[in-house]
Amino acid sequence: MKTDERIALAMAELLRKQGYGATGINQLARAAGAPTGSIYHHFKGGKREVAAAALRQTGAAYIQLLPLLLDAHADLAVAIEAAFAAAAEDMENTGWANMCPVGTVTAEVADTEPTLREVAAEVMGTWIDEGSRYLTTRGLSETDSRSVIFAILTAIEGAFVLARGLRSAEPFLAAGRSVAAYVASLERAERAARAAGAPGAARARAKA
Amino acid sequence: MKTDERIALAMAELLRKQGYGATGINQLARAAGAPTGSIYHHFKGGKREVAAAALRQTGAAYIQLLPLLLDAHADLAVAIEAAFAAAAEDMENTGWANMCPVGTVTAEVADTEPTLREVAAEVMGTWIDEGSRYLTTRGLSETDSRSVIFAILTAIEGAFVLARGLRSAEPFLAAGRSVAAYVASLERAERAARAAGAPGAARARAKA
DNA sequence: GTCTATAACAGGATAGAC
DNA sequence: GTCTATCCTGTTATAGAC
Repeated sequence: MKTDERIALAMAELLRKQGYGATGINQLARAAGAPTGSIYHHFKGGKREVAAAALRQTGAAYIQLLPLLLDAHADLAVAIEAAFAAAAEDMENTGWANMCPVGTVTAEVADTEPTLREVAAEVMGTWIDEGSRYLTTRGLSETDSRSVIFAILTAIEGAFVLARGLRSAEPFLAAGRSVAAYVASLERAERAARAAGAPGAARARAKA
Repeated sequence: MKTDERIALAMAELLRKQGYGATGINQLARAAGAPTGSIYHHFKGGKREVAAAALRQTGAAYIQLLPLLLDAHADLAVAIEAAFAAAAEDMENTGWANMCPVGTVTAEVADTEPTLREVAAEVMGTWIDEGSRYLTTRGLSETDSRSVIFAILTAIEGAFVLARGLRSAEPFLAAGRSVAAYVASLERAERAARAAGAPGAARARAKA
């Protein structure tokens, strides 16, 4: 593996465990098995630029998990609940280390590091775009898909925070149940609209 | 206002905007209108102890908002969706500054500051206890109440992160819709169980 | 209790030999 | 491209006058 890739990867690992402020250049150098100077050789912008690369890299990797996890079940609601349970298990197995550097860093430096905030926004944007595109392939309308991907992302990021603080899987399990129920209610509404009304139109909004 | 209260309050304000690592003692002293030495006079434990006090203080204040906001509507699902919309508006008006130091600090230092993590867990614990107790007064069963308060808290904390990164109210609005739909589906299930089965028992679980 | 000055140290970043 | 030594600025924390 190339040196710059090793550095960015090590940064991602440190970011998700410690956040941006607590991660030092020397610690990063040790973790990446490279001397301090090499970091500045590969990343002229220093710590900030390494962090940006790490966010982009892990952001791209994470969104690929969505179809991978959700394709496992034919019923979308069931698939979502299972995915949250899987995330909970993963997190418990890693000692409640956070699994999403993007969320951690965003919360931490959104008001103090403008460029990192922009990188985070860019990453989140791709999550929303690719995620909602996937959800339409699972039968949701476009507006519902956008709503649901936001529901999933907010629930996951929030579950990370609660689970990390409480050292408990319960936030993930509850959040998964909640989002799954939301999706089930949307599917019910869309089915009802298709059965009752004009074909190809989802005019009746989910109210009950 | 007493000096130590001013210091803790200023710390809470800085924590929610900047996080723990980026907040320095000198900056805190300036913000609180007190010299550096006074901080150590009132908080022997230094920065860490001030942060702990700030988390406890704001944590207690925040959970009081829940009944205040949700009592506004007779329909619980409607109340929840409205509360998320209100939070979105508040956040937009403050320039997307985070509104929850507990979440920010937890994500940031859960693995590096054990005592602060414990304080955060304690605060979240009171949120869950008091929140679920309130929800039972709104007619939810005890197990459903616990599920719903987790759903609300994870959705809110996650929405903070996404909204802060994207500088958009959409995460809050979508998260609110999702949790509201979840609550509506639970209420529907409990009503059906009461109508069909034994009185006072919610044996039928929400499946559809 | 309030404030100032400073100690003791760690941080990010750089220069320049190899 | 790799590594070492070092600069400079910031930090937390303290000592001690008022």
